Amino acid sequence: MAVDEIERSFESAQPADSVPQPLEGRGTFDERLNRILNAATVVIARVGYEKASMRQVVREAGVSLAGIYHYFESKEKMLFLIQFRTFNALLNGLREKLHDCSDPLDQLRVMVRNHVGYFAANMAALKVCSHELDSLSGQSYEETLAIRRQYFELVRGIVDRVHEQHAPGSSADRHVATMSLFGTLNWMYRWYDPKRGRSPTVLASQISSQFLHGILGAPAASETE
Amino acid sequence: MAVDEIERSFESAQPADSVPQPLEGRGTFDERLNRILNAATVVIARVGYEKASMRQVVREAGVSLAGIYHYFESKEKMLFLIQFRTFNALLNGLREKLHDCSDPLDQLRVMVRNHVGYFAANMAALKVCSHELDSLSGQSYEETLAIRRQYFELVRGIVDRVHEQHAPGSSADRHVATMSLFGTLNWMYRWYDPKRGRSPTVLASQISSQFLHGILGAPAASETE
DNA sequence: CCATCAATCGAACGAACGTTCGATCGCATT
DNA sequence: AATGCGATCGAACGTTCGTTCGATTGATGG
Repeated sequence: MAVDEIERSFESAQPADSVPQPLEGRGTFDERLNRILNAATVVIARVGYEKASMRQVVREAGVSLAGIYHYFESKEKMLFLIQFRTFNALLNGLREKLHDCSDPLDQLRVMVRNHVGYFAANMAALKVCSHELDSLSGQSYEETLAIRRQYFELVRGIVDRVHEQHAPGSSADRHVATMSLFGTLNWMYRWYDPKRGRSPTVLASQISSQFLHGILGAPAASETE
Repeated sequence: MAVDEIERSFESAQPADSVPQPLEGRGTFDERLNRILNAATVVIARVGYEKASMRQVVREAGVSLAGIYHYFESKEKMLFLIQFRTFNALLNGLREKLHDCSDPLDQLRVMVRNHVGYFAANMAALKVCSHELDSLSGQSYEETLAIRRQYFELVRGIVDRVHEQHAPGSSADRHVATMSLFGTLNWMYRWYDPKRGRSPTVLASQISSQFLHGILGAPAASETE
């Protein structure tokens, strides 16, 4: 048993004909798993993955040190579950919202708003996803890398279409622009506090505006110095 | 003894009237210290500060485990020396280059070029400075924070003057713009390899151009949505 | 009423870590 | 030749870590 818990995130492991009321101590298996993962996310976001000890996590989660190993087989799988779920939620949320708009400019605004909004709602989880990108190894690393690549290609495609349809002769470099955008978004956890300052919606529109002017405002001629 | 080695970075600790030829095994004290710090920088950049063990560092540096403690008193002071020297070099290099130009636009281009150029020349050190910002504590943390703040205020001032002198009515947010710029620069270590791809000078001009268009291209009226 | 099984826990294990201790080596001054 | 000292090292110490073991609990199904 390893990774298959992810797919049954919204259904208990008990047979379907049994009574669905809570049978165990506090909630279903998945509810308790979520509670543990949330506690782990907070601890890892606070002190970093390597420095975060399983003893800190179980103290925050309210379970015993040995008891936590009934929910995942190792500390690394715990981090994998956190990153896998967060990246998937971010990616799937963006895909849904992109169905409603086809203009590349709108798509880019939707992408930034989705990212900033998800950050504001799950700060610890997104910090763990931004800061612990190299903390996994082997199969777990490859699996999160695959999702990250999907997210990247999706955004990269939007940037490309913005460039082609709205500034076909611009001298702006689309790869540098995309990487700058990811830098801006992944660096947010260092300074942005949604509770103190502008709202996520306002920040998202500011970032979108500056980014779009950055690639659309570039002159077509060779003015590079 | 703790931090005073920093100030004598270009002068040996031996009295000035003694013969300046190498007396110890390999070079002067400061040369050997630099060699050890460079090895530590490479190891920390590769696996992260917490996961980097002193045994890995001494293997890379070619000294014994106990012998390294004659150059600093702890692992944390070792990281402090790396970050302190790197931040200082980055900040002092920028201050020097800013003496030659007074136009805010040129100043911003100089700042980006200085940062990208220093990154290309010292990738491991700048990665450690970007990724291990919270790995120090106490006095060491406060001391590096003070330099980081000076660097930030210097850049923030340039952005402010760009805004005031070249786009006085722009709706762009200067704080968000500054943070986006730092995000772009501090995220470079995740994707930019100067040996494969554009040169540091080209990348710097691309980043500068997109950033300046981003804040100068914003309309004066309230077009925020 | 008994057998089963998932869930939980206290206790412990082996490994790896940062750091220290005591000794040794080699140069520089007396 | 003797002395002092900075530099270096092998070996060890004490701590913390992730993980495992064995036992207990409590609800479930026959």
